[in-house]
Amino acid sequence: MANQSKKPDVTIYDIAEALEVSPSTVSRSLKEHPSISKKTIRKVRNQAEKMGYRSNIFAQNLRRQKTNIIGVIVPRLNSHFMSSAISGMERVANKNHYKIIISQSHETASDEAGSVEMMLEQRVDGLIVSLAYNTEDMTHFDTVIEQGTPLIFFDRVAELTNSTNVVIDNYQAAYDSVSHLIDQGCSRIVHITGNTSRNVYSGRLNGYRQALLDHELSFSEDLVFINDLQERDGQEAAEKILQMDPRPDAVFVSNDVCAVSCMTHLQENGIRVPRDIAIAGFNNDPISRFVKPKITTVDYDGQRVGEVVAQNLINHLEGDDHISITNTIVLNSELIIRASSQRSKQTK
Amino acid sequence: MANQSKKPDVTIYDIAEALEVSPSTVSRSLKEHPSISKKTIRKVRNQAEKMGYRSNIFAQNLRRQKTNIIGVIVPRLNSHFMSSAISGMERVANKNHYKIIISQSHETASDEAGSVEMMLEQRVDGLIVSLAYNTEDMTHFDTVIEQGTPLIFFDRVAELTNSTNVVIDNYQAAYDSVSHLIDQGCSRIVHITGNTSRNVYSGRLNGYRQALLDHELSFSEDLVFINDLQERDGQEAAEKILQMDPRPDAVFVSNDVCAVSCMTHLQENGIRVPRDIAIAGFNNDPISRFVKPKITTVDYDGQRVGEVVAQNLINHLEGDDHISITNTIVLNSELIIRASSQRSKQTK
DNA sequence: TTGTACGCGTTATCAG
DNA sequence: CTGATAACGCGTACAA
Repeated sequence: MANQSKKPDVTIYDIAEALEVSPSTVSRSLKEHPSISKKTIRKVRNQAEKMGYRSNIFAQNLRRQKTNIIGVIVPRLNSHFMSSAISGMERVANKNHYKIIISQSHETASDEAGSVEMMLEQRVDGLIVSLAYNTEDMTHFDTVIEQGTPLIFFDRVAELTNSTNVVIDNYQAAYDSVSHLIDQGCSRIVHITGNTSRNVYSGRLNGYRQALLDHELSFSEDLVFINDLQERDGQEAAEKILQMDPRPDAVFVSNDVCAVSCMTHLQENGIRVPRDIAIAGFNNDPISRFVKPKITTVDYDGQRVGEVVAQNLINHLEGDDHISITNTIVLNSELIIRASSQRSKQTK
Repeated sequence: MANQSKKPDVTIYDIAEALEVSPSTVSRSLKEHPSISKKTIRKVRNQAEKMGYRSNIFAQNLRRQKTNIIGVIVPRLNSHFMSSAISGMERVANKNHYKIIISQSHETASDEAGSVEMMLEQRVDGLIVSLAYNTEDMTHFDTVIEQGTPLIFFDRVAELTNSTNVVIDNYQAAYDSVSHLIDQGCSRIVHITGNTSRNVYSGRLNGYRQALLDHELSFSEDLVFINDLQERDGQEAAEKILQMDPRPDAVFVSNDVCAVSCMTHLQENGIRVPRDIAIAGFNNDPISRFVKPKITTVDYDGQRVGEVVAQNLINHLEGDDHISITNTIVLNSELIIRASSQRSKQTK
């Protein structure tokens, strides 16, 4: 039946009554307050156990003005990077007795604003955010800041005062990838990436451009494809590439799913990888290791990012450190060279 | 600085004072109670807006004995199936003004028990669980049931009274897969699967066995590999297969990641797929489409499972239906035949 | 239509 | 070492 009623909860008053002591004594015993005798503590705990007592967390929250809940807002959950990041956060949070409450912005600014509002209503102790694809206006974070709720961005970050960013050096990672491709003899390199309002994509685009310039190759807008980096976008990009003349000899893609999809489609049309076109992706998604050839990528460890973000926020909340909340933390990322980009040197 | 203080929150008392009305009037106005004049309602809402009022959710929870929070406990977050399932739950929950709080059991029974305890402390309105790999003892769910908190399992379910299960027909799915392999001329079929204490794996094992028997092939324990279905397990299984004599001519694996890893390793050792060995996986993970050959699999749509689970729980919570909580919901799954198992018929 | 007063379960303060 | 009491912010019976 739908309307089975919940059992009424046991409170500290019930325990107090059963033991003929005061509620305060019970409260203190339960948290091992130093000024309570071991004997009383034991007695109370036993009774609590016996009666199936469970502390009421709202009442606690109400009194302490703290929830031990961390809010997490991400564009979408089901990418390898994001689910790993969340896994990392959950791990650290759990270890520190924090809970995690999750919301997706579905890559849209309006849902993101709604999620922020919801998180504030939940009175989360802190907020972790990775921005939606098209968020331009950042005013929905104003209340968070004004209100004094610590705010940390990761991956797709905002440049706000009073918030911390956790990122990798996207510029350098892209620079290294593209330089590697050039080293392999590639000179006409397509770059597939996302909305350049997002730091991650603008950073990579800049790295791409600078690597070209530093190697005396010219930069052309025509070789830069901006899309959503989804599976279908990789296919469409492949179509475009097949029709280009002269044909590019390398593709540097901002994520592995799109890179793999693009590569597969090229191969289905007779292109040999890496001989005709070399491929490099981004993220070190497991998928990059299972395709043939395996694709060169940038190791961007979501689990670790998540752990660092969560630990940082918690340190801040616990006042364990004196690090300002206005800060940027840059994690390492590493170029992983695999077969998709390795070929015998050619004369240019 | 770490100790920047949060702004004190605006309460209904503050609004009441500013407007010179009583707190109850404010409370009622805010929720459009019918017995309040439109004028007052407008006045109050404006003032609330102006003062940046935000209802205190603990106080509400404390009064209403309800949190609008759904607890979700899963073995791990970072598999495609799980993150999709959670994405689906989040979507439905959000639409119905529920929040989702997530915890991982990391595939161990003890963490699972801890998570359950944590969820009860949070006073979640309902609990969604997919069991850890090795959970045998189910007593940590007793309190949940006694307490009257609705409990729904999905994928890896428990056979408890007073809880709902959302599953697919694992037996039938496996039966169909294996029958297909047999149709393709395979007769010596290895099955790689997980702990058969879990319904999903025992169901698939039974389907595998029955398909063999129904096609007059013998069942042998030697062809069944039980492991954790991770990437490395696929490799190890491949090693074993390479050393078997006579060599199997097909492998039916209980998940795609393991299937792909096994196939790749076989290929690296000169086995041709599907000619020498046919492969079938499970889940329709994106990875199954990107490898070569693409692998035959069972479409098991995590997003949809998540949506159904969450919707069901919410219906129950809202009393919108009269469906008993003791129930099993079986969703469709579909065999997807791809190149990894398709070969010209051979004489047996 | 609005106001009063109390309780939800805890914890902190102050007194003994 | 222990007890009484007052909040925390909101909702709701009951009164007016």
